[in-house]
Amino acid sequence: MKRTEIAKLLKPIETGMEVFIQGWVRTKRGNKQVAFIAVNDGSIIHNIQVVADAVAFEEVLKKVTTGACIGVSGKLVESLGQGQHVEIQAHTIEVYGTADADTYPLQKKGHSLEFLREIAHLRPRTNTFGAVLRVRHALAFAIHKYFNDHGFYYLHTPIITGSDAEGAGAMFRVTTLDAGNPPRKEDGHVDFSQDFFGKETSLTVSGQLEGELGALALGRIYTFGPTFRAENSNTPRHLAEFWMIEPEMAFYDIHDNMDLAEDFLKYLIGYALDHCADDLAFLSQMYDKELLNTLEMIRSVQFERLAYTEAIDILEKSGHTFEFPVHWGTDLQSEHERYLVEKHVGRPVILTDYPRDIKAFYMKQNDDGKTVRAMDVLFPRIGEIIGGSQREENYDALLNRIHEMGIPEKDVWWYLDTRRFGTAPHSGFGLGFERLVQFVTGMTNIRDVIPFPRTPQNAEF
RNA sequence: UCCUCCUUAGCUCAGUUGGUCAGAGCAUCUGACUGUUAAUCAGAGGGUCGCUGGUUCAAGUCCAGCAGGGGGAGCCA
Repeated sequence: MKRTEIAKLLKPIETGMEVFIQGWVRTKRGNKQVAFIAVNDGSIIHNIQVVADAVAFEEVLKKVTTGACIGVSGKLVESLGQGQHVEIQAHTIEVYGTADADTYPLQKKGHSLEFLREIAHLRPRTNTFGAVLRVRHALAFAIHKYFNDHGFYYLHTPIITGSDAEGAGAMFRVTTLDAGNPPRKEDGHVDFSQDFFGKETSLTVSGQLEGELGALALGRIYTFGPTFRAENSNTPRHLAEFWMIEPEMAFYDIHDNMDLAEDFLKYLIGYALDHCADDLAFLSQMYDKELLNTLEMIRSVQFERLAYTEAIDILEKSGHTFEFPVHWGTDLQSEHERYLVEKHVGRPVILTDYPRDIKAFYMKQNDDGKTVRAMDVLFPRIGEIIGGSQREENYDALLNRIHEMGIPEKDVWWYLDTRRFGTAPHSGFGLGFERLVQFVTGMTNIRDVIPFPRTPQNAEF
């Protein structure tokens, strides 16, 4: 008999037919006459209740413990008890895999997220991680759907890069050289010309520069892939390996860029609300009672757009005492962003036109000679969720900036070529995927929204 | 990397000014209960109180170092 997913059985359907389910036991309870087994197969957060005659199934029921994997055939009937509409009256129960109750780490109640991180190989079997991983999937799918529906092409930018001009922090080296005894040049430095690629290579910290190459040919592209930062960051918002979405659009100015970012985020949040209602309801109930309201608010409200200079003005006049004082020319601290978003505006904020000295070399320079056409989207609770800009398309202006910032021209000759040959105004932004999943699920630690988190001193599993 | 807090049974935690302080709930095992809802009720087993060293007549409790973890900051996505 063919397996039916539990999600299908829990939808309003007719009863009375024979069904077959396979899944993992969450709890078993009952008495000498009857046993109730809650089974979950990952297709939905809810369990289905299997009712078994305790006498007839006496032997097999001994092996049906929390965590065991079983297959059950039986009749789908309306439930006699409260708490569920339907249940399965078991005709056969097969145990595929037992789970010794003395050693199986997951129990019926009370596990901290910290403990579950230590057993990341088993935590997908919990309600919380089942919900988070289903939402994560839905968001990933929605990202591809949004871009596909809007005429963007999915561009695969390299994961191994020979460019260290991306300027986004420390990188992981990629090498096949013998770490204990690498070949050396006469001056004592490691001779990377003998390495696999004949030069120093690293894992990518951003696909943006390559993304621009795609946009200046295909019009609109996006990347969605793994990204690596070797920073020693120990926070609930950073991972050494994470996933990033980077759209890049020819003929978009900064306003088009902001319109896209706002519409994109609203679509993704709306998609999760529309497709993950059960999971979000569970997460809302368990972790953040305001979660659904917050998501609905973001979906419907218009984002506030402010220039950096205006934001500084607001902060200076706020009368609020900050740990770090604000003044024009410095980057905003977390506390400043939170004040703007949560206290002053009360909804998402897009900040634009930052001082050029605190932003990357590729950003379009404004005529005032002081600012660039950057745009950061700030969300409540998590701060910056998107960072982007209109790109500098003028060859001379870009080259000048590269010189000013001491970037070796030979490393970016190919990037500069796009401005030498058929340059075009264009824009783009980056969205940290896990930050998005964090926001949508209400998880406060980023390590709980990726199946196998990589952080300093931790690459288990 | 800096600041700060935490580490007691398989899990979640309580242990008041150092002196019956080795505890509770859940889990496990045994028994009871004709449909339960993280079932309930009764009983039992289970801990070198993170590790190392120190102070003291006496340390889970105080001090130091180390390890692991949480939160905040920086870096950023």
